[in-house]
This record gives sequence, structure tokens and C-alpha cells, in this order.
Amino acid sequence: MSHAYEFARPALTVDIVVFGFDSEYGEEDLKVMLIQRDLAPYEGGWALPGGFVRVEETLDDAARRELAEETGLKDIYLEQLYTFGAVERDPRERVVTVAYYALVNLEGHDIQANTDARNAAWFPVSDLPELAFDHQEILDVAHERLRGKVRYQPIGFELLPDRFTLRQLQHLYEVILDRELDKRNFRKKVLAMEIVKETKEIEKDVAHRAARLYHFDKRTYDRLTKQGFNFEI
Amino acid sequence: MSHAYEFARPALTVDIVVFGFDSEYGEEDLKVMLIQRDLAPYEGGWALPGGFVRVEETLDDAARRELAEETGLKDIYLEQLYTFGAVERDPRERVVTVAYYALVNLEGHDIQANTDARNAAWFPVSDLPELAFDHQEILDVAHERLRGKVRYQPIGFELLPDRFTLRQLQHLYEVILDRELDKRNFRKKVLAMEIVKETKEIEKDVAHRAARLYHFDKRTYDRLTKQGFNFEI
DNA sequence: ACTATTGGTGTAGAAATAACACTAAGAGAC
DNA sequence: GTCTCTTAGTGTTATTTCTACACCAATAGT
Repeated sequence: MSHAYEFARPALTVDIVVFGFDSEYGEEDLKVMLIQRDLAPYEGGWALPGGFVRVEETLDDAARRELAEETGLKDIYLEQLYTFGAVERDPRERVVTVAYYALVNLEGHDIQANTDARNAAWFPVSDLPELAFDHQEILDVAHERLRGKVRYQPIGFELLPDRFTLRQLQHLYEVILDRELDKRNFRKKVLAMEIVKETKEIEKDVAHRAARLYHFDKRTYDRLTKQGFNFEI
Repeated sequence: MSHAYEFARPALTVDIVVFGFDSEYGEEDLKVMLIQRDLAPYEGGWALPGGFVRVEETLDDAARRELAEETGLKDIYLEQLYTFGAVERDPRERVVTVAYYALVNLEGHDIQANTDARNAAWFPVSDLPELAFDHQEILDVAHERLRGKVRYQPIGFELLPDRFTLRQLQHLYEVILDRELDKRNFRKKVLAMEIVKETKEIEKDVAHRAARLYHFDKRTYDRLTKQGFNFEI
């Protein structure tokens, strides 16, 4: 095999599935950020944020750059998902895309303010528009991965505000796993792990007894992770 | 964003980590197939099989093609692992590689016979030569993935001959998971899943009581998979 | 027939999981 | 200020799963 590329090169892009969790009452739902395309093909259609990988940046850097450019989101949880390489996935030319998924808490980041392109919006995963290219497939894989991962790694906290109630946390798990959990057993299990610590604060402006606020204890989490602790829910 | 690629394109390759399990007595060990390079850089060094992705083939096709060309292996279990895109991972130019891992049973496939390049060889994962590029890192990720995956999906059977003893199966799990398992508990668990069925045959040419041979029942496995059965070991 | 080696089997204590219902607190309506 | 509505918060028990553990059986080789 010679060093020089004997064949035409596929183009290489990154695409990012950004999950957000709306933790307000009644609204509690898992959402995905989409961009409205202003160019053909699929002009006016909705697509995942993403773009070409430059030759002098890593894949992770490319994903973070595109995310910042297209949605204004920075410093969020980002992880490589899978690489999609069907030959006809882009009708123009051969494009291979490295897909990422990102988790963000909807309250903490003011999306609209930072967005150059005003054409970014959140959609509930349960009610999505038709997506461009093979982006629906990418999104399905991402959703499945999130579901699998949340069972044994406490990544769910990335989707919640800094202070949260146990009810919000449980609801988040219920939405991701798509099944109901027992309140008492859930609380027992979460608190036994010791990565969720109670604060002295309680929630405000609710029309019923206010719940205690908790926060995620990253130090304890890191320590337990080092010891090979299993965070299975 | 315009359609035309405004920047230089990274080259795109696939690399495959082929795991094989030697199920002969005493030899029982997890091995990896490596290729000895005959070109710079790393000339004479050992590397994972792999090569450039062509513009008219999918990533999976590219991995299968390279595997057949460089090692003669066909029709084996193959799964995408992760995509490595560090900027300086290839000293010549920017190369992004989509890594795969493959599982093969050492007895069933006659490697040497089909190999064009005679410079392919098996190495025990516990005793590897120094590898070219970032291939050691790729291999580590693959090994970790195999360890994680074998816990909840019975992919281990891909590494065994068609008929195998429970001792071989247990040993395989012990090698992959790197810990000893209790014989009685292991057998109870495996047989309770009903995806391993006993045959009427027993092993031959052993200097002690011969063990019963079992086989993997793919039909039952597929049926249980559809029902969301959990194959955790 | 004796030895060496691996095959094959059950039970009991410990731990984890799953099911389940009431009182407490606060907001808002009247 | 009492009544109602809504969610917060808390333990126990039965069931299931997991773990630890030791002996007889079969065969090959001497």
C-alpha cells in the first residue's frame, strides 16, 4: 500500500445530538436541539448541528467548534457516539460523519442569546419533525446509547441544573428509561451511592410542600470511579 | 456553510483489532492478529490490519475488504469500535481512522493458508510487541470494549469452535474478564439462559474424563433478544 | 489396580431487589 | 383560619439473586 491516497477521499464531518432536559413542572421532557437548514439539499428542513472537520483539529475539537458556532453552547458534556458511513447518506457526494452526543441543562445555558443563527430550536424527542439526511437514524442511536449509559454511569446530572430535587432526578430517569420507578427504592439507591448530597436549600414558588434541593458531588463521584464503583440504577 | 469543502480533507482509514481465542489445553489465551509493516514509517514494526476507505464503499465494507486482503479472514463477527482523530497520529499527514474489532475462533479459520501477505501473526494480548502509530491505544480501547460487552451480550461464542465444553467457555470468560469464576455458579447461570444447548458428543483425545460438548443456540438467542432478555454474566 | 486429572453436581447464608401506604408540609381557596 | 389539594418524605417484609463451598465420577496412563 503506497502512502499517497490512490482514490478519491470521502469528506469528513461531525454531527452532534444535543440532548436537553426541561426540568420545569409539567414540561418535564427530553429534548433535542435542531438547526433549520438554509441551503439545499433539505433546504428549510431540520438537521443536527454539525459541519466539516478541518485538517488541523481533532474530531472532538471539530464537534465543540461546530456546536459553539451553530448553537452557542460551550463547555458541555460531549462524547463520541458512532461513525456513519453509508455511501448515499448525502446526495451530493460521499460524506462520512462522526456523530457525537451532548448533554446540557436547559436552564443553565441561555441558548438563544448566544446563537448567531437564530434558526436553532429544541424539539421533544417524542415529537420530532422529519430530519435531513440520515439524521433520524443518528438520533435513534444516540437515544439508545443515552438509555444504555445512564444505567451505569451518572451522566444524568449533566442534564439537570446545579441544584435539583430528587423528584426531578427520578423524573429524568423515568423519561430516559421510559418506565416508572418506585419513589422510595429510587431514593434509597441514589442516596446510598453518596454522589448526591443534600443542601440546606429548598425549592421555591411551588404550590405545595417544597422539596429539599440536592447537588451532584463530583469529588465523591471521581473517588468512587477510581475504585471501580458500579453506579448501576 | 457552502457545499464545497473549503479546507484540506483528512484521509480516512479503517483499522481492525482481530481477537482470537486459542481454546487448546494449556494454550488458552486471548490473542490479537497483527501485520508486519513493509513500508515506512514504522517499517518492520507491527500494526493493526487496515487501510484507506474508498469513496464507493461503506465503512463496514472497507473493514471487511481490508481484513480479507491482509489476513484472509472472511465472514467473521465485526463491529465498529471508535473513531480516532488525533492530529498527529500519523506522522505523514492527517489521517482519521475508524477502528473496528473482530472476533474469530482460531480453530475454525485457517489464517496462514489464505494470507497473501505472509507477515500476519497472532500475539497474546498479555505480551505484545511495540505497535505502530496509536495502535496500542486502539487495542486498549478494543480490549476494554470486549470486556464490557461480554458481560451482557453473549458475543463470546464467536471466539469458540462450533462445539465447545463448558470449561472452555468459562475459561474464555475468565481470560476476557481477567478474574476467576466459580465453576458451579457459572454453569448454573449459563445453562439457565438456555442459549447453550448440550449435544450428545463428548470431547476426544484428552487424558482425563472427557467433557460433554455444547453448542450455541442462535435461534433461542434471537428469540430472547427480541424479548429484551438480559444476558448478563 | 492404582494414580492423576478434570467433569459434574446442590445447598445454605448473605445480599439485593421489589412491592407497598401512610403522615408531613405548605399554598391557595373560601 | 380552616379546609383542601398537592407533593415530600419515610421502613418493612417477602422474594429473588448471588456467593461460597466439597465431594464423587469417569477416563487415560502407568
